[in-house]
Amino acid sequence: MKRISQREIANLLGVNVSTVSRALRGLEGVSSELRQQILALAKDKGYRPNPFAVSLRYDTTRTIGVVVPDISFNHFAHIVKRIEAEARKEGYMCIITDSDDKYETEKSCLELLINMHVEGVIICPSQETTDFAHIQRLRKINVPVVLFDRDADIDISSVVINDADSARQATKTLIDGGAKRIAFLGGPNRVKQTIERKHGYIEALRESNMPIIKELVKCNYISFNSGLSDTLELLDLPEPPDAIIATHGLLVGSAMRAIDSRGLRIPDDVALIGYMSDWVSDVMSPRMSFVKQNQREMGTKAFKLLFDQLNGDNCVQHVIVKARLELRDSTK
Amino acid sequence: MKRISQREIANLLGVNVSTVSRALRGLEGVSSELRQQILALAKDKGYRPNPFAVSLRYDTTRTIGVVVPDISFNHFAHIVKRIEAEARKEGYMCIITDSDDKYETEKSCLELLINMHVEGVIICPSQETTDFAHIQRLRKINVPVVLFDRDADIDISSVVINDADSARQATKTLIDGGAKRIAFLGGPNRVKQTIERKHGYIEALRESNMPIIKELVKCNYISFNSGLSDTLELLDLPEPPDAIIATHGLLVGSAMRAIDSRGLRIPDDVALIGYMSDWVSDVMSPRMSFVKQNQREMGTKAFKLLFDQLNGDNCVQHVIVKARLELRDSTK
DNA sequence: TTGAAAGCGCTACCAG
DNA sequence: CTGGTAGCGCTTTCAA
Repeated sequence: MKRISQREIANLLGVNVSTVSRALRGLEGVSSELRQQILALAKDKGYRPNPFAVSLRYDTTRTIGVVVPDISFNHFAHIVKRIEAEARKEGYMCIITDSDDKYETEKSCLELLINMHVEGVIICPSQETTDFAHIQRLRKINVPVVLFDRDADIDISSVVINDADSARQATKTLIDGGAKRIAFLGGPNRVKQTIERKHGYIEALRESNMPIIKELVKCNYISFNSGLSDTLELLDLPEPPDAIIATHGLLVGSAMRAIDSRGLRIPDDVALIGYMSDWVSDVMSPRMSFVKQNQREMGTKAFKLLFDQLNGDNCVQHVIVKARLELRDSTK
Repeated sequence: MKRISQREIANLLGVNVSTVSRALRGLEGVSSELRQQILALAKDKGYRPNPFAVSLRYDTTRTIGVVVPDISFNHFAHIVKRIEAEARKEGYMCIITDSDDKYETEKSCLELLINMHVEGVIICPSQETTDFAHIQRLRKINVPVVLFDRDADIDISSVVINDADSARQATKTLIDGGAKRIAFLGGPNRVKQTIERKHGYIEALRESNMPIIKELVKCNYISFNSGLSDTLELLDLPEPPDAIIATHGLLVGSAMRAIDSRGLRIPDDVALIGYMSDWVSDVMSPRMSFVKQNQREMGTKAFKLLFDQLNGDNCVQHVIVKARLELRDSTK
């Protein structure tokens, strides 16, 4: 029960491959009688074109690569789901790779994708990545690239949310709720996304003439555990914060857990707001106030930017998807 | 800046392609001097083998397909992440497709994967799927298949958890906590997984000589909304349940939300236990007692089963990954 | 309307 | 140790 090729069909019918090829693709130059025979036989034998032969011929693979820091993280999973759906709609398959948020793994993912001759790459750099040469190299060999979620200062199309402004708004909410000492729980300083969000936080403080207190700013590796210990450190300060903004879902969760473990209450003792998925907020108690990111749109836009490039539009575009505040019960 | 081929290298050096091929693959029969030259030039020009030429030659693609109901669902994302990592370790790339938990989409995903000539498929059928002919057809054309998470009564290798027994244990926990009227919130009855888990639930009731109350069993489409309305219906019964077992993360979340919205308390008014991810339980209040599924192991085993088949081991295996109870604060 | 042949990049086999 | 060549499945061009 092997797959059947055009040549085999041709032999079975005693005609030439090229005739079969024409018939199968609905081109001119085959008598409708013969065409029927060929089509019938092809269907009967379950003929499928061999995409590798086609790729070899045309140097086109109808395949794109996706590199994501952690597919098991809800935020990314939603974006990837969308990218995959949009790509499939246009007849592209996605090769999804997971960099585990590590620079070296990310490089090897790209390596593999290049070897697979993907036609383009959509990537969110790892939180370790500071050198983007491996990504820029793609452009040099004419592979279109789009960055998503985490931008970088390189000349490549990207889709991100309004990081600074959303953080500014979130911080402002805490201020409006009466917070006096607001802590910032973010990712590593090398990540532009962190810098932007911290910018927004500082901007909000400035606008309200509030001091920027260094010891209330924690920028470390993004993980549940580091979020936990950072928050505990904050709570153990002589003058602990009365509000926290956390820039990642994991950090929101760990902050909440830490606050809880100290017997403090949200939002009365410590208010909390952060960047996270809505369905998680839905099951938390209290329900978290959060920055709602439109992952569907990010995914759609990311693919669109790539698709444009695949179709020859080479201008670099930076798309910003507006995030909006969703206020629930963890802020006053 | 195009990719360079072996032929081009050969021409540049004035030697034959076959020599270049041998040198590049480290085979015997090339003077080390010439080999150095070839390797150096290849490196300099950034030579990459064209996988499509290789595939065409060997009829092997080093690619496997994955079909998942919903990648944005945490449980699946974790499994997929593991499958991808294991596959990459063995030099396989994954084409991940998302069926949206729909039968028709699932069929078209498989269609595309077959067209891509993936060497094998790892699939979790959609909750709509009752006819498995499209999956069995893969075996007929010699494409190895492995089912995961949701098994079916077909002769195909699979990895699932101990569905019945874990549900039995979870129900027993509720009984031990003093529950008298335990509701079962599950997926559609056509899904074997649901049947198994319901089996375990009923078994536990029987063992404790408790009646099986029909109106306390809700088996509908798995979604947050249907879980919400089902739970509300349960709570509105003349004799509402004092405990609920929910067989999916979404259902646990929606049950919790419903209980909360009626002003009832967990676990005092209604105890709750379910199948979910640990980090979500960590941020819920109260922290959920749950059936902990080892997604890492499921992913690893799923790939291993496929890998065995890819290497010619054709016997059908059914692997059961043991889930275990993790008791926290939503049960007594 | 149909057939023959070349070529995409690579490997394998047989010559020299 | 190196070169020549056929062929994987398909498309394309040219010839019949």
